[in-house]
Amino acid sequence: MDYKHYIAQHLVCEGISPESIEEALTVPPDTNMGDYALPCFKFAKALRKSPVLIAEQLRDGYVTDGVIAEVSAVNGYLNFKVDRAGLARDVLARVRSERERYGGSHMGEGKTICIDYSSVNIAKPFHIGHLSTTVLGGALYRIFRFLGYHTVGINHLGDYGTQFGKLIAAYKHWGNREEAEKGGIHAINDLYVRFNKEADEAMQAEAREYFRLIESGDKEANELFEWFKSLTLDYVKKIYDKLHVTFDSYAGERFYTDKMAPVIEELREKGLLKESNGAQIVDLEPYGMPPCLILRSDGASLYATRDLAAAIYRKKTYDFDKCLYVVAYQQNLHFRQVFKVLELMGKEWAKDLVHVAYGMVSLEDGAMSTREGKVVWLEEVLDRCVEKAYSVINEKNPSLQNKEEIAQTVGVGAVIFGALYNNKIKDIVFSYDKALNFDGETSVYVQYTCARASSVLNRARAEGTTWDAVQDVQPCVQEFELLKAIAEFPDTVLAAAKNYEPSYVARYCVDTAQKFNKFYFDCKILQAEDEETRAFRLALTEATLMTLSNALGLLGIGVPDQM
RNA sequence: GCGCCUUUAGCUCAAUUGGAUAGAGCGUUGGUCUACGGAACCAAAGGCUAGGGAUUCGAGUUCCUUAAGGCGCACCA
Repeated sequence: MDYKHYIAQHLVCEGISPESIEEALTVPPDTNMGDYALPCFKFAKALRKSPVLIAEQLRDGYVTDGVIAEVSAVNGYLNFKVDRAGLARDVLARVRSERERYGGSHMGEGKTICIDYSSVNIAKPFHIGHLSTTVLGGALYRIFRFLGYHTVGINHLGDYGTQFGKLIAAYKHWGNREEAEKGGIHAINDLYVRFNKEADEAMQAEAREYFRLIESGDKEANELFEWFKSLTLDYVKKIYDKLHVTFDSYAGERFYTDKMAPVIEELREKGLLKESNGAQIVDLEPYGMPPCLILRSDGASLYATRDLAAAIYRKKTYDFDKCLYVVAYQQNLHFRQVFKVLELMGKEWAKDLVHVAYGMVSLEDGAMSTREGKVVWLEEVLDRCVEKAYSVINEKNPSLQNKEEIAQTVGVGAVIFGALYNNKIKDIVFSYDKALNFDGETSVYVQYTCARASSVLNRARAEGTTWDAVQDVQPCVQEFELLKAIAEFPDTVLAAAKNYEPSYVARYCVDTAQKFNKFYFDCKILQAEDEETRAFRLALTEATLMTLSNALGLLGIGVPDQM
């Protein structure tokens, strides 16, 4: 039941359209006031009446029914109370029939959305700074898919640049196959760090030459590069599996090597390309931005050149309705420039490109620095959180089966949830103290709530109880609050998608879990007063579990039925 | 210097996008329930929403301005 829509359709008011009423409907700050409210102030001018009078007249004209039970006018607000039994019937039936699909929709059917996220660099291990893009992108991927969109996850690999020449030079000097295979990506990264520390001019020249060899298709250089690449992908895929993140394409920067020339040609034809200090640029001064560099003075392409080619390729290949770039806000200007250049090229779809910018991660003693060894590796964070989860389980629930598996779900979930709980634009100062704290507003709290709910349901099932049909039950306050929260879930998912903000879903989880815990504390479920109430509460418990499990699932977090 | 972002309780953050008395968690203090899982629940204390102006019936939210912090400003990605 869409109450806002229902109210708008049933409220007769001359001179004001149902659409603008639906638009204006809000939720009062306090449940005692009502469940929905229409502030009448903005209609005062058009109707030439005081808001107070408008509200009173609308109240008098509204006929209550089995959906809206009560209407009142208070200081220019028109407040509506829904019929609680009706809400209960409606919500429980809907969750019961939609189950794993509850909260989703078909609004995106036939539409494609590309999401560029995580985008690992070859030969660089994952550190805590890579977590945001990975879990944000993964959550958006699932949220849009839940809304019926065809989603394309793109890992725009950082596999192009002079650093790979350096890496090969370093490997040739100091590395060998055996050590690299044993030490994996960290061993390779060490070589790169060492190069940056120790390389002299001769080695720098060598590095440039190796980069040229990669570009010109030299067999040995490319074999080495491909080997580094496969080591990197093997390594990151393990992390992606843990985080429940998947990709449909690994087309990285190198993929666009042969796709830039036509773009440059098109820029030239359209008269957008200008020479400046020997480089080829697109002048963006009229738009208040520095020029966008297309070709260096030595003729080499740049980051922006490849992003232009990539955007055009993606439009041609996927015909997206939206293409998201989940990249930190450091690159605000870069994306504004690239999007503007595409617009100037006459790509009307440039408006569908969205930079989903998020805040930066630093450590308590300042910015991360690989060279100074001030780095927090993501694997280590995951491992330590899983260990912590394991030890808590051992303490609280030592007889539990498959403790390792549950510790994995709980520990990894806490890492993901921590990265998604706040608005994405906020900077994050990482600390192990916070990461390892499972108290309060965390996924662990939500998972614990689910485990409680599962436990009740399992007991009821063991007794052979069923709770199919929901009768006319008047919910108490706790039940009603919980029902409203469950009913809100589809809107929450929509808002999260619209604002590219998975934190809405994470907040929703905690909020709903709190409401369940209040209900659980105050209302006996298995020992309810009568059979009808018992069935109703079981159905409510089941609906809560289903909803929370769908919500956590969107974030990539699992729900154990015991912990 | 210019541009963008951030600033809300001691700390970390919310606030349905302009609506009614600004809410959570952590921490502090005090309580609850013969436990359907205490990894729970309740309460108290804590606020001139960084400062100042403006718009509006109404501003944490919009605009201007000041301050503090972050990020970015041509051949890295």
